[in-house]
Amino acid sequence: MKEWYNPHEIDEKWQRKWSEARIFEPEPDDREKFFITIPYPYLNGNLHAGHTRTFTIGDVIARYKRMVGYNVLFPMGFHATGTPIVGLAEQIAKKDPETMRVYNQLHQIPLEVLDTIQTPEQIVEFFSKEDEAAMKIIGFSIDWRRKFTTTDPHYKKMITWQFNLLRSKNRVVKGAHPVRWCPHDENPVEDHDILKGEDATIIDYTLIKFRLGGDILPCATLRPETVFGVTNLWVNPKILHVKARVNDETWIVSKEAYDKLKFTDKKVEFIGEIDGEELIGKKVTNPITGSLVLILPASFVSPENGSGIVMSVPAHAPYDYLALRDLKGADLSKYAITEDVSTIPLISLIKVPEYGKYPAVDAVSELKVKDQNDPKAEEATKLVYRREFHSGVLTETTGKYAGMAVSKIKDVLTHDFIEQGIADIFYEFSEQPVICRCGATCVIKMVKDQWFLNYSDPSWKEQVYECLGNMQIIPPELRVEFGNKIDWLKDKACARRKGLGTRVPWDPEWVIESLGDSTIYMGYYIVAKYLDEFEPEQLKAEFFNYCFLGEGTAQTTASITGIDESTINSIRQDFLYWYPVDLRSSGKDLIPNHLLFFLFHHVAIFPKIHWPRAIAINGFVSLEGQKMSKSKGPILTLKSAVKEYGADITRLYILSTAEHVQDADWRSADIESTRKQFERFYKMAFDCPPCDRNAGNYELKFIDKWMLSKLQYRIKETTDALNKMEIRRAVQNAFYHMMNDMKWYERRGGVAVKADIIGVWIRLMAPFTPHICEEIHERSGKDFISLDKFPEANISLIDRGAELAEEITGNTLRDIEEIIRLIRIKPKRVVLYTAASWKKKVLVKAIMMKKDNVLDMKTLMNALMSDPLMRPFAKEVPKFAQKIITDVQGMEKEMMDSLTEVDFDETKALYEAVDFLSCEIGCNIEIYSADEPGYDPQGKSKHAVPMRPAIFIE
RNA sequence: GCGGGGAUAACCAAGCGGCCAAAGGUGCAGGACUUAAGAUCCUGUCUCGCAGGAGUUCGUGGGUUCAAAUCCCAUUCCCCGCACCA
Repeated sequence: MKEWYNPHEIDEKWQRKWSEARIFEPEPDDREKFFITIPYPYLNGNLHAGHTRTFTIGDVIARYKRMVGYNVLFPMGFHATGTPIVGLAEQIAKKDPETMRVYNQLHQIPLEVLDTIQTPEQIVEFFSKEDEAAMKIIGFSIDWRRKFTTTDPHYKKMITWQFNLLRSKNRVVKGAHPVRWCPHDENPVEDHDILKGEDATIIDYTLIKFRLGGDILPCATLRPETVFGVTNLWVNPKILHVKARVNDETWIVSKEAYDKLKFTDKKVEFIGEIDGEELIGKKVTNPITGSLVLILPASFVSPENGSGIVMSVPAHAPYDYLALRDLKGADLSKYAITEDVSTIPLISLIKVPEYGKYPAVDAVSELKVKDQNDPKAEEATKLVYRREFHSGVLTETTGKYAGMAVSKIKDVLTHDFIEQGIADIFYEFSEQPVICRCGATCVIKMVKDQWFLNYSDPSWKEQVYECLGNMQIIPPELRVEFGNKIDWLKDKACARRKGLGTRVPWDPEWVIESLGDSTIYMGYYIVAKYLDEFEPEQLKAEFFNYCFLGEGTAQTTASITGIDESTINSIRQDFLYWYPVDLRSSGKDLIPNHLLFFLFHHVAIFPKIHWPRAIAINGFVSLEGQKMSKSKGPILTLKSAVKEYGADITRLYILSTAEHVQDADWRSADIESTRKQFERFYKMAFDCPPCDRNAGNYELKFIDKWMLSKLQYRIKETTDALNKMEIRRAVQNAFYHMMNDMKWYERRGGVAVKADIIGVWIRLMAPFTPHICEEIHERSGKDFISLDKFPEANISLIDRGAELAEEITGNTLRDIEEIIRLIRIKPKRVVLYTAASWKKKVLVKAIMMKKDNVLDMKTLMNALMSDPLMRPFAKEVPKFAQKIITDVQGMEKEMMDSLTEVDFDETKALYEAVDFLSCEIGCNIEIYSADEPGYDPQGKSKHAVPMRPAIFIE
């Protein structure tokens, strides 16, 4: 160990030693195992501060578990499947200026190196090396024998097996799904392809098929239940409509709607045009209720929205009510309408507490909406919708659906209506228009014959809920979020046309989508160690069936695959030992996708004993308050951080700045101060080599006992925090609080137990900053600290008397200083008076009563005054007792215990600290008990209370 | 809109019924050390106070309680996700 801290030298030395000694390459043994995984990084760039946080948290847990006696497996792989790497290769190959800038400046890759990575394969190769190197220089305790990349042929064999298996379990089905589509490019558009309308989502309307003779007038609605309250339809007389053949029906819709229909999975054929005017006055049949309703004119009907034909539900839709009211007295004779439309009766179908029978009417009068063109009409609509959705219940008007909550009805009705052939689904953007980069307006297209994972299957979800119920979620607040997301998850397309990956085994034109192929790979880490013992082709289904699921026997598997039977046996044994995953630790962005799929696939494939046990989540990292961006900057790479500060400081800092899901902010001013603190730690250890003597063997002062006692608390807190994965709290205790304790100890002149403390302290710190701890530990001549035992709190070293002594010393010092500051004199003489012994009795009595829950003034006084020894102080007792009662009411339990259970002599404690105090204050200090005050010219001694001596200064 | 998280002193960030004027850090100010700078150490940092005290604070407005930063209700604002993309 050198006098000055040189992180790089130390880092490199210990990383080399760990690697040479292969201490992080575990094999099954008789210890309990702990299998921790972190989602492998995607290989389209260098690891950055965000990875640094997530991965370091994982490494701390791995190291901690190892030190408390587990056999820890912490493996790592690389993710390469999907489209981004292919896209990146194209950009680099054509030297796209923006890409070159980002990768050269932000990812810090020299231009000449960029020249050598122009194909996806080269990129994968390059970044997997870079990432591995980065994880090594920061000292992660990873078993590198098990690394792999998701494009490896062996890995693909596992994916093939997985998907065949899922298909055989009916978890992969064929279907169609709507995508944002550019008609010009004839391609689906992704977020970054969109010029305008990025926030638009795809909304599914229910299309209700009203009948007009042999034709169909479809009305799009988000509230299919309102079909029970339809009084008429609305058509805008000014817009052009189209009659078209849709599958085997004839539909009439707006021209715009017709254009959209052409992109759906329906067969659409143009028949002719129809003016809106022509439709008005006709009567259509409500397909659900069978009633005949009139088509009326309305200006608010937009051809852009839905089908361009609107069903009118005036009882619940303000627009409909207003439009109907606006027609009052209007001359509709040109549409051959003779009846008085204002007498059309409203039909109520939802009961909601906030409103009467006709919520739309109430809302319109509440907001004083003038007519259908009044902007407040929109507001009224939203209000009614929100209230009805949340607290509305269907009435008898809806027949068998009566009594159901509005919020639950949509899917039920849509499903029922479609089954009856009277409804359909129509997709629409939530915002319009959506414009592609090429300038064309996007539409929604149904992609047909797509392969789906049917995550929406209730029986599948049921199993996932069960799995979640038995898992630990860290932090626990997020459990509800997981539940919500499981509920929300729909079927997911799992095959793509483009990108790297494994082909769909039964339909090789498709590539398995990259989130689906990274769901159960944790099991593959176990196989990955054996890769040089067989060829990819040998990894037949039987291999995985046996090794992962225990189906068949090693012998048959060996004969089918041609792999050595002993190898197969080892893999199966390894699997049984290591699986399941004990902890998966990840950033919060992966909750609604990867982590969810991780659970779904596990429950689908593995028996319950191999379902995951815990998931931990952490937040993001920003830089100086700015959000990091891989593609725009700012970005801080792991490599550059370690280069600047060394592994340990980088680790300590990234861990200490935020807890759990909180986002961390990387600030250079703060990490600089971490560096200083850390150098202080190094120096402290350098000046006083660690040792492990038995602390009880020699005479200890209060301050030594205090330090030992404090250490036990720090150990306890650190351990507790680590068990809950509250890493920040763990670091606070293991490092910062320990540092402050040590500073106080040194200031108080403590030396006796310093070396012992450091010996323990470095073990407490080893999971966080392993390199420096190894370096310090080396002086004790023992083996790796990484394999040493994590400290355990020794209850017998907790010394409440010593703590009280330090507390009174600290309090007294602070009080003296405050008085000096206030009266602004240079003290020549300070006299302390500890509280009279009768006061201590009052306090103890009060605490006892508090513990028995009988503390009040009257009972306390009775008890006190029955004691003859109290009599002499009868005059002072009541006032003091009053004060003590308030103090005791707010006292924490530990303090009460200490004060009543510990035989503590204040005067003795102060005597032991007297040199320290007089040195701090700069004058002589005398100590008396208020029982025999000695020198007390101002009668201060009577102010003394327990734990708070009276002070006289002159 | 839906769902999740959040709002604490100059800043970051703990606390989540009594120990709270509120941990820790940063910044700032003063002091010690030093020829000086740096580093280090100490002290202070809501307001008032020439004896260790008092007063007003934890987004905003109500409420529960002997007691609220902490619990309940309402409200405002901020961040994230809402998919076929890793």
